[in-house]
Parts: sequence; structure tokens; C-alpha cells
Amino acid sequence: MKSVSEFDSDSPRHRAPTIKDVAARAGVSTATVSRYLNGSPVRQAALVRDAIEALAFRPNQLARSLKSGSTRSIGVLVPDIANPFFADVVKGIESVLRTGEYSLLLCNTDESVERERSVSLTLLQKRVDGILMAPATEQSEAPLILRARHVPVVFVDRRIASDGFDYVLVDNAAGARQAAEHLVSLGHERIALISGPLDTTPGRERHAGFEQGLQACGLEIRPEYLQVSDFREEGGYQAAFRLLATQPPPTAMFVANNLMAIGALRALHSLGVRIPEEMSFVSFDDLALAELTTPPLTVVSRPSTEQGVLAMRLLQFRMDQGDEPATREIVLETRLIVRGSTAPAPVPAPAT
Amino acid sequence: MKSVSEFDSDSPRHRAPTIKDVAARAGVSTATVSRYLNGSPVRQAALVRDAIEALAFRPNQLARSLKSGSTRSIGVLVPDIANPFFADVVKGIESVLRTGEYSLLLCNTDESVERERSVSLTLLQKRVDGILMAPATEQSEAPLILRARHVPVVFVDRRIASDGFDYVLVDNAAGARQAAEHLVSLGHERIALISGPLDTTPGRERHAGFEQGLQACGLEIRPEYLQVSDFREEGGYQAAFRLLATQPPPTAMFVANNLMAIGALRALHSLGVRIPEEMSFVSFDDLALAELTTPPLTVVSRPSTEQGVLAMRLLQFRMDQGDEPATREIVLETRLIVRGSTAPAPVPAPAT
DNA sequence: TCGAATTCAGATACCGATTTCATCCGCGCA
DNA sequence: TGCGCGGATGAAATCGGTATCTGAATTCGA
Repeated sequence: MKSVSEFDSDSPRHRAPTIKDVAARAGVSTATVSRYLNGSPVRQAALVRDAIEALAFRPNQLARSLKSGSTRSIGVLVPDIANPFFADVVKGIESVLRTGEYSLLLCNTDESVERERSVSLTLLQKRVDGILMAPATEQSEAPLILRARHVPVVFVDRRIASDGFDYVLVDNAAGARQAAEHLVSLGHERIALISGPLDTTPGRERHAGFEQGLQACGLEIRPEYLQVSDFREEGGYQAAFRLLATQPPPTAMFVANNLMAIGALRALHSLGVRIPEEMSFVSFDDLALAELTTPPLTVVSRPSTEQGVLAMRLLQFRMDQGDEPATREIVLETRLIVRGSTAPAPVPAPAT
Repeated sequence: MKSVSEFDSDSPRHRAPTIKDVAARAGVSTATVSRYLNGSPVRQAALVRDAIEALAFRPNQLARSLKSGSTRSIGVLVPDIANPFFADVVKGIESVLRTGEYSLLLCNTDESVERERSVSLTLLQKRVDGILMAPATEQSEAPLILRARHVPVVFVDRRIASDGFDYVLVDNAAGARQAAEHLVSLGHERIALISGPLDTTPGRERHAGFEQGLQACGLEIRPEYLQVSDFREEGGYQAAFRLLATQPPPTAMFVANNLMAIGALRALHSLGVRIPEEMSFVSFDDLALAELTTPPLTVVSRPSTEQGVLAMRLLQFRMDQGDEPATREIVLETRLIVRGSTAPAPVPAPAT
């Protein structure tokens, strides 16, 4: 083999230039280049700058992170990025990230604890500086693994059973209660509920809040009017179908999230059920076209993007503070937006 | 200061265990542990396994990546994750990732070339193995920087001016043409267009396709019926308002994406314009509630999630193949879904 | 003009893994 | 019993940066 020293030293085929290449070109040591990069005063600054420019050198963040212990990246675990709510949350997170140099590692968990676990381990290996997550269930163990490793974790929208974590939540119970009271105040008595999984915070709290709201008005939810579903469009579709098959059918329904609401509406639509004449309809979470449907939808709305923003701020704080023991919990307000999909009950209840 | 050697060596306060800790505990060398981790036959396998178990050791991916040159992560650049289309694309990407051990670094570019540039540089420093992006404009320079560094890049939904890249696109022109022909076939002549930015592929192609479609039917778009907007909801709202102020107003409109369509619908709604009696409405991209509005919306639909899946597959291929020169271009079909928001023109055109 | 204080540069250890290379061990066979 | 061989092992180099330590050069005051 002939000598290829020229190739070796001068034109590293596809190799990204390293600090060594810069040092050689500028005629200084790598330590000096490193100092230049980090703002220390360097006499030959001009030479170093030119060398960096000429080679289009970009310091390898991996090497930096390995030494410094900080990767400047955070993990975000959401059940479903195609759910507009979580897309909004992620957008909120992203908008705060932007100010710094952090990156966002996004993971879909598909509501699966198994996947949540494996993804958490991967993030652990990748040494993210912090994690924002909406756990799959309240019994998720992944967060505990993370805490054992002292990775800061902030929960968005959902709790887990064990405490000692930071949270950014919304007042699900109050929102659902408002929805219940609204329906009752319109004279409804045959009221149905399409719930989410009861081992998730929003599922449980919205369910409980709605029942509470009814009970406060002296009503109970009949078993046949209760459908526990899965927060998915298809689940909402099926549930609505089952509800409509009961005799007599309900005159009002509350659907516990946006995707199930879409599914339920599709079902009502396909059965030709008129809203609100035959069925009053309220759901949790606003939807892009909610005010443009006919009738426009009455919903329990909440600040989705803000949930993301606040969660990221909390995580920032947590990452800076290290092991501050006090935990923080932010609970945002929901708002009932009454549009046209709810109306007085068709057969007025007898007055007391 | 007193000696704290016990702390140093025995109870590493918050430090994650390293391969060295495992080696010490198992009484072997780090090389052996490494070999065990990578599947080489090791005599003391049981001891090593126990040590790993006991310490809950997880190899530091940073160190691995530094040595191997592969980070097992890819960057994804989208203009707006809150746009349901891009959320679907990302979900598609994610679903392919899942099979392997890759992670996804998500970046919002907000349609800004400046932000796109800075984010690309960050990803470069993070040494991602590949990048999927929907460039902000066709003149984006970020991809060229990436190519200079030999990072595989696949474009989703949008092109850039320079060639030599892989693409997963949809046939925007055909979709827009179909929309145009559909409106003309209903007898419309006063047809308006709300376009996206013309320096983006979908903006340009849908615009051109729609004009072509009209021209093929012997129609021209009147200047006052043309609004070039920005793919955002607010932009669509404004544009629709301006269109409705013309005299005479158009009897039909085509809106070039989902968010602008929502904005435009809001405007029409607030002005009390009846659809389809006074205005036929078609838009590009399906929407979650599109078939539940009254009337249900006629749209040009396309396989969003599939675009993500295919793009990720292409990137996988590209990352495996290295510097295969041949580029691939996948163009998916659109589909016109005629629902109720388009109807015959109110004043029939005189027959030939 | 000399000595002390201050800067700045270079050599080198280090972060936590992988990998090469030389060594060593046990085993089979003569 | 001795030799050779295959396979497992440990020491050490390496990836690309940062940080410490030491030595040299500069500056300043006396």
C-alpha cells in the first residue's frame, strides 16, 4: 500500500472535522480551541476563528455531553401525538424550549405501560436532562425507575399513584361537574356518560366529577347509560352505538374527551339522531371545528398549549434546582362553553 | 477536610453506575463487561449479569455513540406540530421508529428559514443519523448544509430547489385540479382561491394545479378572487373576509390547506354566508369533523400518516445504504371526497 | 532592572463506552 | 509429558470534547 498520509491528514473523506483538525490548522493546541469555543480569552482568537470557519467546524455535542453530564435534551412521552390536545401540549413545550438550546425527544406511548417502560429506559440511556410525561396509567412504574435515577420528571395532564412529583393538571372534576349541572339545569334526567379508562387521571376524575355533579342535583347515572371506553375515536363510536340501543335512550350525553366525542358524533350522525332536539351533547376538550358544526358543540374547554408551557417551565426549574424536595402542583381551570348542542330536555320533567 | 474515600468509591451519590462499577463488582475487566453486553461469549456471564442486575446498570448511550458514530436518533423538522396533518405525519414516522431503537428529535420551524437553519445546526451537533423534514421554503439552505455533512435527508411533503434528495410527496397539482374541475362542473364561474405561500411546494403546486384545472375548462381566475395567504387559520380568516367584500362575490372557493380552511369557514360563518347555497367550499386536507359539519365538507384528501411511514422507510434505507447516488421520489395520490359543501352554482351559466 | 503577580498556552487526564492486541488458559493430540 | 491451538481475558488506545495542572511569557510595581 502506498502512503496516503495526505488523505489522512488533509481531506478526511466524510469525517466531520474535530477540534483536533481545527487546532492543527490554527497551529494551536486543542485546549486553546476549546477555550475559544467557551469564551475564555485567547490570544490567537482570529486564527482559531478562521480555522473553524474554513472547516465549518461544529463541536460534537456527544463528546461535550459525555464530559459535562448534560445532554441539553428532554424527553416527552405522550399517549398519542395525533390527538390535538397532546399536539397542542407539545407545541407549548416546544415554544419554551426554543429560547434555549434544548432539544425534544418525542415518544408515543399508545397508552401502553409496556411501551412507556421501554421508552423510558431508552431515554435513560440517552441521558436526557429531564422528562415530561403523560403516564399511560396511574399505576405506571416507569416514573419510579426514572426517579431512582434522579432524572427530573414533570407530569402533564395525568397523575400517578405515588407522590413526590411535579404536576401540571386541569380541574377535570370541576369541568365534568359543570357539564353535569348544565345538562341537569336543562331538565335532562336520562343522562349518559362515555368515560375514558378509569386508571388514568382524566378518565377517573371526569367520571367522578360528572357523577358528583349529578348527585348534587339528586340524580344517579343509570348503569345502562354508563359506557367506559378508551379515549379513542373508535371507542367513542362503539359506546355511542350501545347507548342509542337502550330503551328508552338517553336524552343527553357527556363524552370525556375529544377523540371519543368525534366517534360518538359520527355514530349519532349515522343513526340520524338530531342534536340537540333528540340528544344534548357535551364533551371535554374543544375541537378545531366545534363552533362550525351544526349545531356548534357545547364543550368543556381548557388551555392546552399553556399546560405544555407551564410543564416545561416547571421542568426547567426542577433541572436547575437539582434536588429541591418541595413539589409543585399547578391545576388550571376549565371553562364550559355553551354553544348549540345542548338544549332543554324534550319531555320536561314534572315540577316539584 | 476529612477523607471521604468511602463515599467516593462506594456510594456514588447520584452518579449513574458505569461499566467500571459493574466490572469491579463482578471482578472482571470492563472489556469483558462490554463483550457481555454485546453478545460475545463470556465465561463469567452469570457474575456479570448479576452485577448489572444489582446495580441496575444501563450503558451510557452517549459514550456508545461517541465511539460508534451512530446516535440511533433522527431529527424531524416540521413547520407546525399543531397542524393535524403534520401531527399525523409524525405519528406515522413514530410508528416505524418503534420497531427499532431509534429516537425522534422533534423541531417546530414555524415556517421560518432562520429557525430551520439554527435547528439544523443543533441537530448536526447532536449528530443525528438522519433527518426528515418539511422545509420552510423551496429556497431553504439548511438541507444543503446537512448534505455537505453527509447527513441523510428525506423531504416530506415539500421540495427544495436543488436536487439530489429523496422525497415523499403527494400529487398536489392533480388534487387541486380535481377540485377546480369539480367546481366548474357544477357550473361555477366566479371561483375564488385561497392559496398558501408560493415559495412552498404545496402552496405553489396547489395554486398552479387549480389554475390549470380552471384553464382546461376555459376559465381564468380573476385577480380579485385570488388571495395568497400563509397556511394559518388567521390567514384563511382574513383572506375569506377580503373575498366576501368583492362585488360580485365569488360563488365558490378552494382553500389550499386545512388550517386556512378552518379560518375561512369561521369567516363565512360569521358573515352568515350559507354553504353551499351561496358559496361552494372545497379545501385541501381532510379534517376530523369535516363530515360532521353542516353541510359536510367536500375536501381533497390524502394519506397523511402513510407519508410519514414511507418517508421514514426511505430514510432507513438511505441510512443503511450510505452514499447510494440514486434518489427516490414517491408521489402519493390525492382523492376528492365530495360531500355536501359544494353544489351547483346559484345562477346557472348560459348553455353553449 | 529585577522580582512577583498575573495571563495564557500546551500537555494530559478524564467522561464511559468499544476494540485491538497481546496474553493466558485449558484442551486435545502425538 | 509436551506442544499447538482456539477461545476468552485484561491492558490500553480510542472516540471528541473539557478541565486541571504546570510551565512560560507578559505585565506591573518597586
